[in-house]
Amino acid sequence: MSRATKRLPMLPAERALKVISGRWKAVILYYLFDGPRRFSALKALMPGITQKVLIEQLREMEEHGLVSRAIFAEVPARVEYSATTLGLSLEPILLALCEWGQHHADALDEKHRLADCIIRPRQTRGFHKLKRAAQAPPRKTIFGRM
Amino acid sequence: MSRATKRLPMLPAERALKVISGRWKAVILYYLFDGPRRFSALKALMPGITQKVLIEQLREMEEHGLVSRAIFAEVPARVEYSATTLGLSLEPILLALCEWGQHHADALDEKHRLADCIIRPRQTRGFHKLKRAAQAPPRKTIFGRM
DNA sequence: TCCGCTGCTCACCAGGAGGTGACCATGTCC
DNA sequence: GGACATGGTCACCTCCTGGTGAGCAGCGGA
Repeated sequence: MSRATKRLPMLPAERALKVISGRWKAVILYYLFDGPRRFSALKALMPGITQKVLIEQLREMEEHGLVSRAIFAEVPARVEYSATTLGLSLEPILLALCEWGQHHADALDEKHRLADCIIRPRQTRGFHKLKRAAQAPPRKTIFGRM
Repeated sequence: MSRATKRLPMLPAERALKVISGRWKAVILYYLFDGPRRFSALKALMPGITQKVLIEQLREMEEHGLVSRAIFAEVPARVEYSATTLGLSLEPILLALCEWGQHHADALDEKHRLADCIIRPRQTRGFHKLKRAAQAPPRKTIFGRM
């Protein structure tokens, strides 16, 4: 939490916006809400993103405390990212944003060119898994940064 | 609503984020939640912003349907911006973002360098004025763009 | 020995958002 | 006529974000 948090705006709302609004952060968070995912899995889920950019986004989110990173001394090395409690606390907000986005497209008669809302309330998919992850982050980082 | 909405992301949550997260948009919205403000008043409220940038932000928000612009044939000309219903519907979200921002700063032990949350629940300041504004936008645009 | 997998870094580049400063049109008042 | 206020435009520049492509380290397997 060194440099990155230094530049966060002082106003709470802007701070929150800055933290969430990376090009892929909402999508990454969405996937991590389901439970831990390894790096390659995330990459596969988002065909449009580059490895470098994915790493950047994840690093920032890690610095901001939204996700945590765990390395396993396997071969080949396995790295898993999971949403922290702080990250999980964003779910209602992302959900609200999602609904508002639809409402907005509706109001502007643009609903046709809107993709499905990929962020759904927890209940609809693996709520318990999520709660488990939120209460006891299942794994720890074994080493530092690779 | 021509060009600007064309570039909005297809995912609802990202669309919403893109619409709100301009450098000054949250602050502008906050001030407009209180009721219509003339251009010069907005400028005076935000000493850090340039005229050009303020206009840009307002134009975008207008294209996105968040604010509306009214010109009065007075001398010197008076231009008032007010939040539309769509804009007002963002208040709970901005409020949630504000609270989450504080929570986030708290979790990262950075609460000391956070300004006050300028976005408060309506009840604390002029709720009725707001409702009036939301139901019947009090004034109309007399001319087109100046 | 070479290849493959995993996760990652580095150099470089392009586009866009935001910022700076000058200038403008209208009309009032001194 | 000149100063001033309002709301605005225009040319220009800077910086940050995200994207591209190459290369690297560790280790196993053919």
